[in-house]
Amino acid sequence: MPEGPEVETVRRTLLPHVVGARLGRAIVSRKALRTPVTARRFAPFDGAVVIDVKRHGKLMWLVVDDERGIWVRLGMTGQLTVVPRDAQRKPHTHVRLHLVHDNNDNNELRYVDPRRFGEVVPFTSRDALDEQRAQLGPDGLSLSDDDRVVVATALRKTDRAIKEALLDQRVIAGVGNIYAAEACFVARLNPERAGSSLSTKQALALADAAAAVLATAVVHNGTSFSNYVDAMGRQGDNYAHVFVFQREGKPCRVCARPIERVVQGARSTFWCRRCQR
DNA sequence: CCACTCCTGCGT
DNA sequence: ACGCAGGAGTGG
Repeated sequence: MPEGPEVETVRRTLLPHVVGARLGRAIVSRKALRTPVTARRFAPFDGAVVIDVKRHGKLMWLVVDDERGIWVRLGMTGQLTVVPRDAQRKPHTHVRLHLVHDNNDNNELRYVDPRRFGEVVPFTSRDALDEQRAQLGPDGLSLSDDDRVVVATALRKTDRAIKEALLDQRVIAGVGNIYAAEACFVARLNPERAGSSLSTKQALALADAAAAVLATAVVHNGTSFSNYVDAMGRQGDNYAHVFVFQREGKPCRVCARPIERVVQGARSTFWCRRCQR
């Protein structure tokens, strides 16, 4: 489900409920996530206080101290929500973590993931987290002036189609299938163009377009078309604002020509033949 | 590079 | 029954 904006929305909505909370017992009902998880691995966190929630691309982590925390990747269908402890469990609830606040000990953090492409990973060394982050390029939701040049340079260095290059988390972290297509539209570039065919100016424009579509999506609390929800279980409304994603046959919002669908790397890309060159 | 894999659910 | 799905890794 979730790309950078959805993960960021989960992070923000999670923050007030977990920062300052003490973690209690972990209950793991299904260990076969992308990385197998056991209740035993949560043992070092029993009684620990969460001090922050951070994010880089689609990777999010609860911070306990300089060395320890719990990272979460939502995969395609992961949901991380805070619910009353006595709330009915949805199907595919794999991990539950008790949250003990000074004045409210009735909530728990739940990880739900039907397809189990995601993971919840307790870590006890900063190196383990840094190793994960080392696989990621600059975070698309916090691109500095230097970062946008780094992204543009990476785009120009590959012969792959620009839309596929945008999906590569080493190029820019947090862009997924929705926003890769949206970024190509905003930059007015044909998604099948080779990265190496872009001028420096076009590559920078594409990096900026990616940053812009991600930022706009955060304003709308993410894109929900099937099962993405924030930490409170609420859907996002960015789906109403997309230019091309899943709009095959519908009129381009700029020129009214029907949006087309092509398959790139076994994934759908939506685009406007007139607006994008 | 590409095809294929993990897994479940939904719409046609 | 089949194709498709917002992610990401592997092996050829």
